[in-house]
Amino acid sequence: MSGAADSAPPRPGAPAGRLKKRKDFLRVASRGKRAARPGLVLQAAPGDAGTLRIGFTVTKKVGNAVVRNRARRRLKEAARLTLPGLGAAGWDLVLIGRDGTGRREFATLVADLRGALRQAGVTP
RNA sequence: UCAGACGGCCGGACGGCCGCUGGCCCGCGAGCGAUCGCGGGCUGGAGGAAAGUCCGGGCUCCACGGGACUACGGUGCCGGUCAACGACCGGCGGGGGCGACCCCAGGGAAAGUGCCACAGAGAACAGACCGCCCGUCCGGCUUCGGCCUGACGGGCAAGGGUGAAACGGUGGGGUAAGAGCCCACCGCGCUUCCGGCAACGGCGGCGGCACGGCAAACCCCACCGGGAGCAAGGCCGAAUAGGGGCGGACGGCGAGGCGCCGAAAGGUGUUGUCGCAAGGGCGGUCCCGCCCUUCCGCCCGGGUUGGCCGCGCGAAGCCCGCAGCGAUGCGGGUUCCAGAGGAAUGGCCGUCCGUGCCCGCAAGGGCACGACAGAACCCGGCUUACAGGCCGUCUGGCGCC
RNA sequence: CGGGCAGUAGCGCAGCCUGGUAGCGCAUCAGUCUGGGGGACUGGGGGUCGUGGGUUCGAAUCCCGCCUGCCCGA
Repeated sequence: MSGAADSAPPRPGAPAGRLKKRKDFLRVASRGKRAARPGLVLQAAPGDAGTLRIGFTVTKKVGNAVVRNRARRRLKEAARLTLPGLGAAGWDLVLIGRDGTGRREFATLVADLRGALRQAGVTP
């Protein structure tokens, strides 16, 4: 699983991979810190040193497939615009979509993410 | 112009910046190499329902030699279309609407079984409560013709009443009162002839009410149906294995092999090589057929992180022409049009479009919102959801010429 | 991807197969017993039968479409 990361030097601060396995999500949920905002819920746990991995969860309660896709894509975009340069390497993050994720003003959603990262101790 | 019916179509448009993903190309690096990594450029990138998964196919694997019976499921007027269908088209029959049109699981009730509550006298080869009529008798009245109440005997089913449904309906004749008892029309059944490929329809004749309804009750008849599903299935790589051990029982018959005896016929021992038998399997049963297996007991022993193919040139889309009422078919031209895998198609901004609200006398401005909904192997249908809009044909009403 | 079950009163369930009356328990309301509570007894109220159609004279029940929830198998 780490073969690609070895031969591909990532951009500084950019996510190096996605969390894909159920057990990764369970580990972050059980051992990590939580920070909730109206637009999202963040779970963060220390992972492999030097790499930042991120996963997304949007459950069926949020809505149908269109609504869930939209929430996940907006979270991806917010993470893409926010995380580089924050020095979050070494963390595994899980972003969970909520009812407000799809409708919330995008700038506010980004602010939610920054605040959640601070609360969870990922960034100072 | 208003109301309505049907058919077809669109389902936000254009642009900028930053991203994601498939393909192609270029550069750099690694490697003997296939190739891999990074960077850059060009280009493709959700739907009419992608949805629900209700049918039908393609494709893939499994089973399969044939037949009979049975079970289960589905379909059900006729003809056509289609690769196929439970879909579609055109008819027929029935029902609804002033109409354009719409709706219908629409075979069989004289094969059998069953059900028809309540009400009602009677509910399936029925029945007489009120009633109508005739006769006899008792009583009363009498303008002596008769009338009335009641009882008994008999005839009737027209009228009232019950019901979803009352054993044909309406009218006339007829009669003591009645009755298909007779007649006309309607309905029903049978039928000659005619039209139609057919479902069926029409004219006529006969019968003379004899066959009530429910099969989306069981059922009968006809036709159709092998099972599973892309997590199908295949390849590569990794790993473990596809077994091992111990003990016991015997191998039911025949053939063959091998050993021994014998000149030979043969005998004898051994052996799971072959056949039969036995056991098991081939949805259920049966027949033939095929396949598998020495048997029993105990003990020990696994693995599944990944990559690639399948995976998009197809019953394909678009534009014409011809045939057909139409579904559709045929011919010509043209286009290549998503391929992810915790799963790409996004974020932000501007102009326009539409809708709503607010400010304003107005010009205009501001704010918010953008229907239903996201490909997961593919295709043909069905069903369901859906803001707003466009085009065409037709019907009814009103007004005008 | 494939298969199955359920939806009936505030809650938990019958009734459906074999069509005509929706019933049981708890809860709730009123009354009686008690000084009051608890409890017991008596009586009462309450249901678009998930939804939209169809078949039938008549549908919770039979048939079809849809919605919601749950459970299996791969």
